[in-house]
Amino acid sequence: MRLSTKGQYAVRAMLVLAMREAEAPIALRQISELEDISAQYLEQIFVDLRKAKLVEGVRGASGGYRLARPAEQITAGDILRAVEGPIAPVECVLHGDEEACGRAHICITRELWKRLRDSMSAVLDTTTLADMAAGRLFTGETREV
Amino acid sequence: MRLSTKGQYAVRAMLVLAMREAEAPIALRQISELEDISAQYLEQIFVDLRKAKLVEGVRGASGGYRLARPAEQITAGDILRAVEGPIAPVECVLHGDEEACGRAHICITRELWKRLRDSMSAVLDTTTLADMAAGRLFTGETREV
DNA sequence: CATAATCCTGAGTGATTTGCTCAGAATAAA
DNA sequence: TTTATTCTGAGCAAATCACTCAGGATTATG
Ligand code: FES
Ligand code: FES
Repeated sequence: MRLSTKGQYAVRAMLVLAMREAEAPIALRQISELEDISAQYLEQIFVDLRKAKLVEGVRGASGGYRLARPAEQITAGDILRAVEGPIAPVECVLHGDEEACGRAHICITRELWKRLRDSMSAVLDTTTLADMAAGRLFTGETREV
Repeated sequence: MRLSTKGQYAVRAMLVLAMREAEAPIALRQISELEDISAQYLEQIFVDLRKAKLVEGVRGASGGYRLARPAEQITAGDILRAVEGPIAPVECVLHGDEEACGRAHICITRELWKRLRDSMSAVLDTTTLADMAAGRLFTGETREV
């Protein structure tokens, strides 16, 4: 029941961008040094983030990455889904393709997994980069949904 | 962010025991057939469940396993912790050894992972085998803590 | 008592995932 | 034109997963 390092790194990298929002793009190399994450591994992560339209890459010298939208509009859930796939404790309860599992009608544990999934999503989808950057998590004032 | 099959199997196996509580012990072979799970894999799982004192094994012919305490007193969290280790999205926020991570004092994401961990625990620790066996999850009446 | 049914123990194993590295092309500022 | 960067795709060692295999220990039952 652990997140991969990829997911953790992605959130940390996005926070670096969030804290310097609206300035010039930030080179991946800088993020790598600031957060002490392998630059080449970060590159892979940014492939996913870019595909999910969470960041924009600016090529060429003095290029880098910037958030594709304001930090208030990017949640931890967005980031984790981009790099780790759907948030669900078991495959049976992937959101979207409801009833993916053949045993669904007889499965007595299904409701538990749904609850677990929803409680995880509830946290991740209501916590934005802006919330974290502002340290707002400590006082309980996360974004309302 | 997926549970292993081991965790899922463990919950299903425990539910078989819960639904026949107070009767004679149930052989692992029966559980295997009922739930369509490899008997030899189940044996491994029951090693963990027994170590965690969630089940008792009865040896010899017509032996088997039974719950070590009433189904009302065994939660999904108990079972998952027994077979999958602590419930935590990242190692940094393992309950018990608080401050396991050196970066804890500067880590801006830590609070997020704690919240995530707590919301997962909240669901898993308030859902008992009895709740699931009774289909009580569908109406929202789980055990209070 | 002998036998069969069960739990119990420990090792082994192929497939998949994780957590990276390596090499180099494409693009654009300086 | 040089240099700094993103972008692309492959490769790989180590760990984890989802089991299997082999056999010993224990006890009800015939
Ligand atoms: S096994 Fe798929 S819904 Fe439970
Ligand atoms: S990196 Fe360990 S607490 Fe955040």
